[in-house]
Amino acid sequence: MQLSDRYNPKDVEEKTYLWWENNGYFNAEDVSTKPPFSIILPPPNVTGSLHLGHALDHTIQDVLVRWKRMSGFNTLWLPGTDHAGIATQSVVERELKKEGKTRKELGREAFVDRVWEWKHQYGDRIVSQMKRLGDSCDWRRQVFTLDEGVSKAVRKVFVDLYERQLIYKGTRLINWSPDLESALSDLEVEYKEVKGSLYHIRYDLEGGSGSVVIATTRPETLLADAAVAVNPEDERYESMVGKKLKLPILGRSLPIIADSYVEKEFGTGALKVTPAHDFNDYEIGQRHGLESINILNKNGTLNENAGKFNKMKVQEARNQIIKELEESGQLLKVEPHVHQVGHCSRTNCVVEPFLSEQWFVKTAPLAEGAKRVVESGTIRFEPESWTKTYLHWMSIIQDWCISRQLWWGHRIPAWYCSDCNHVIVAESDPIECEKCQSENLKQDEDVLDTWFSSGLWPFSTMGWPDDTETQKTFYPTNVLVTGHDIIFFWVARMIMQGLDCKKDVPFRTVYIHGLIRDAQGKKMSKSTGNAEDPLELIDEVGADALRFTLMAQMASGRDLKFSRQRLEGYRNFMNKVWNAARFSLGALKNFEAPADAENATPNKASLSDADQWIVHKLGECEKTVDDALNQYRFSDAANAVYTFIWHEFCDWYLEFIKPVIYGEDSDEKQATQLILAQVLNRSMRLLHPFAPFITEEIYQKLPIKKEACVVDEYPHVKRDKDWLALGSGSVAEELDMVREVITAIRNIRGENRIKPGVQIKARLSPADDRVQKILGGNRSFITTLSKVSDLTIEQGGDLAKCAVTPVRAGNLAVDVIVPLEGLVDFEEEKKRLTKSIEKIEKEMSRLEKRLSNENFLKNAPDDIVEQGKIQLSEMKDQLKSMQEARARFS
RNA sequence: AGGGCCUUAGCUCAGUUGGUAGAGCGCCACCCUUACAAGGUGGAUGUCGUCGGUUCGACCCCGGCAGGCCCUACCA
Repeated sequence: MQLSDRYNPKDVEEKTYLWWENNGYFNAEDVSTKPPFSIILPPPNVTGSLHLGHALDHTIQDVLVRWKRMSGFNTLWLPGTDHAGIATQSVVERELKKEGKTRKELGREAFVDRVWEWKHQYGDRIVSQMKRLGDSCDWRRQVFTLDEGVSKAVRKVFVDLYERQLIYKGTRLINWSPDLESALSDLEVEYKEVKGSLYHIRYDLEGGSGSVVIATTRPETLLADAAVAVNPEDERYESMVGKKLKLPILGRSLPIIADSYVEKEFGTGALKVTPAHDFNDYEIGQRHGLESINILNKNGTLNENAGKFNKMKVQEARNQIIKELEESGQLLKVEPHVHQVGHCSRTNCVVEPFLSEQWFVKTAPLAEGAKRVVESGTIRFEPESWTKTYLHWMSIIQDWCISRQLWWGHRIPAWYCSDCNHVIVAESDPIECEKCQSENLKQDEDVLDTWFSSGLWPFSTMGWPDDTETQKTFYPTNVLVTGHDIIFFWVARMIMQGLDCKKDVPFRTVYIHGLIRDAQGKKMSKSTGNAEDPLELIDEVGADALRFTLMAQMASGRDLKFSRQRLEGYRNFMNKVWNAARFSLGALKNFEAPADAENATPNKASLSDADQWIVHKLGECEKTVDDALNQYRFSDAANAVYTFIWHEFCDWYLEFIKPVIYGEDSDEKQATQLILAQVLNRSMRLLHPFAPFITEEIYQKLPIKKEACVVDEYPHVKRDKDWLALGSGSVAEELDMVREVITAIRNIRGENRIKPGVQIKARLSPADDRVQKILGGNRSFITTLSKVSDLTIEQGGDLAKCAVTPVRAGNLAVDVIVPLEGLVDFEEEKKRLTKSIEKIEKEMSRLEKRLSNENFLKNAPDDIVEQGKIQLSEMKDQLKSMQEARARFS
C-alpha cells in the first residue's frame, strides 16, 4: 500500500467524483421500497459562478443527502439552474456594450439568441463547480427554468390564476429601473444611504401675497406636483388650506390640502405632493383625488409633461431648476441631508417610482393558506425564530408585480387582438382571436419575474402538471435549505404556489442558515474585494477541508465569519485522517477479514481494555452525530467526529495498540486488528457526509469494506447495537483512569523538564485491589505512553524526594509517584506542587463555603449536595498527598 | 421609527432542562519517538459587556444601560 505522507486532494477528488457518478450512486428511484427523502436544490443562476455562500448552502444539503442516502433512504437531490432574467440579461448586455452594441440595435429575437448562446457557453460552469464541491445530485434530472416542461407549468399557472382573477393587469406606481427599463419588485430594490441636500423652495400663493415653503430632496419632481399638503393640526397653515399656490417655473395652480401623513416637525411642515413619483404621495393623491402627472420616460429622462425640460436627464433638470429657482429668489435654503435612496439591485442605478401598466398577482388569498400551514406547524422553520418573521411579512404582503420589461425569460402568455382589442390569455399560442376571429394578434412584450417560475420549482422540476411517479414519491420534499435573504423572494412564493397548484406544502422543514461574512464580519461581495473564491480554496486545501470548515462553524442559524486559519486547521485534520489510515493499513498488513467482517466479534476475553474503550467511544460518537444531525446542529456533528477521530482514535487508541501491533502474534493482536479495522471502517463512514472524497479514497483501501462509502450504511447506534456491545462503559471508565495516570506522569516530566529521552522510574499506589488489577492489566500501555522503564504497582512505599500526583476517576483512586532523586532540581517540583496545592485549596474553600450554607443544604437537590461532599473529601485526600510530598523536599 | 440578533481566553466561536467555563487557531517550553512537524507532549490566559432583580446558587432566567450587527418601514 503506497500512500504519500501528505493527503493530496488533487489525486483523489476528480476521479472519485467520476467514479461515483458513473456508478449511479446519486441516482434516486421513482419507485422504490425504501422510504423517500428529497431536497430540491435552490437553482443557482445559470451563468453565475459558485461563491462561498453556495458552498455553505450546498454543503449543508449534501451532508443531509449523503447522511440520508447512507441511512437507507431513497434519496433525491434534484439539481437545476435558473435563467435569472435580470442578472443574465444584464451580463449579456454588458458584453454587447464592449462590442459597441445595444440590445435594441440587435432586436429582441437576435438578442435572445445571443443570451442562449451565452447560456450554452457558461451554463455548465456552475454545474462543474458544484461537482468539485462534491454535490451528490441526481444529475440525470437536472432542470433549467426555461426548459419546455417548466415553461409549460409556468403557463398553466399563469392562465389558471388569470381565469380565477388572481392575476390582473393594472396601472400602479411601481419601482422602475431606468437602466433596465423595467419594473422591479420591492425586494429588488436596495436602499442605500446617500448624502443629498434638502432644498427649501417657496411656492407663492395665487393672486395675492403670502407663500408656503416646502422642503424636498428632489426639486425636479416639482414639475409633477399635484398639490401641497400640510398637517391638519398645524396651526401655521390652518388658514392656508383650500387656497391655491402657483407652481414655480411652470406656473400651474396647486391646491393646498390637509393630510395627517404630513409631519409638522419635518422640514417646513409643508409637503409637495407628487403622486406619480413617490409612493406616499401616490397614497395621498388617491385620498384626495389628485391628478398623477408623469414626467418621466422609461429611460429615466424627462418627458413632454416637463415642458422645456423635455428629454433632459434627471440630474440635468435638477441643476437647471435649482438655478432658475435661485434666480427667481424662490430657493431659500439648501441644507445637507442624509437619506435612504432606492437602488436597483442589478444595475445600481437609482430606482424611480414610476406609474405604469403591469401584471400583478393578487396575493392576499394565496397568502392566507401560506400563513396557515406555518402557524399549524405543517411547515416548520429551523431555527424556529424565523417563523415570526415569516408570518409578519406574510401579513403585510402586497400584490406582486410579476411583469418585467425584459427580453430574457418566460414571456407572458397574453395576446392582444389588434382588431377588437380583446385580450387572450392561453396556455398554447392562439391562432386567431376568440372574439372576432382576427389573426392580427400580438403577444404581450413583457416577461415574468424570475421568481414566478422559481415558485413552482418544487413540482415543476418533477414533471408537473403531468401526473408523474416522481411527484408521488418525492413531493412534498423533506427540507428546503436556504439563506434568510430569500425567505420572501422564494420560500414564501413556493409555499403559496405549492399550496395552490399541488394542494400540499412544498416541503416540511425550512432550514435557514446564516450568511457567510469575511473575517471582519462584512458581507462578502465581489465589489468589496473581500470575497473568497471557493474554487481557489478547493485548489489550495481540497473540497473536504472547505466543507468541514463550513460545517464545523455552522452552529445555529447565525451568520458565520469565514476564517482562513480555521480552514487550515481542518486541512490539517484531513491530513491527520489520512495518516491515521496510513498507519492503520500498515498495522493491518497480515490481517484477514473474517466473514461478515463489519460486525464479526472477537472472543471478548481477548479484547484489551483499549479495544473496549474505543468501541464504547465510537458508540458515543455515533449517538452524538445522530442527535445533532436530526436537529440540524451541523457543527456539533462535525466536531464530535473530529474529536473522536483525532483525540480519541489517533491520540489514544492508535498509541495504545502500538505495543500490541508490534508484538508477537497472539489472540490479543488478532482481536485488536479486527477492532482497528472495524473502527476505521466506521470512522470513514461516519465522516463521509462531511468529507466525502478522502473517506471514499481510504474506504476503498480498507480490508473491511462493502461496496462504497457513499452508499454503505451510516453508522448508527441501533444498527450497530450488537457490535457496540463489545465496548463497555465501565471498562471505558477504567481506561479513562489509566489515561489520567499517563497524563499525570507526562505532566511531572514536562513540568520538571525531564527530557523525553530520559527513562524514569514510577510507582503507582492504588487505593484498593480493583484499581491494582486495572493498572496491572494496562501496564504496557502505561510504560509505553509515559516512557517509564521501571514501573511498580503497589500500595504505600517511601515518598521521599518523589513527585506525587493523586488521580481520581469516579470511585477509582491512585497516587502517581515518580522518584526524582538525581533527575532534577527539586525547586521545580516544589513549584509544581505548590501550584497544584494552591489550585486545590481555592476550589476547596469555594466548595466548603457552599456546603456550609444552610440554605444550600436545605434547598439544593440531594444528589447535588452529595456530589459536593464526595468532591470535598476527595480533594482533602489529594491535598494531603501533595502537602506531604512537598514537605519531603524541604 | 419598529422588530430581531449579538457581546464568553489575544483572535474566531461552542456552551439545550440554572450547580460558577470549553474548542480551534495563536502564544510559551520541550521533542525530527519509524502514521502524521499540516505532527507529539506539557503549560499559560477568562470579576462570561455593564448595572440591578429572581434563586441556596446565574454565562444560562427577567429588567435597565452601553457597544456592535441585521431586517423591515421610512421624513418629503
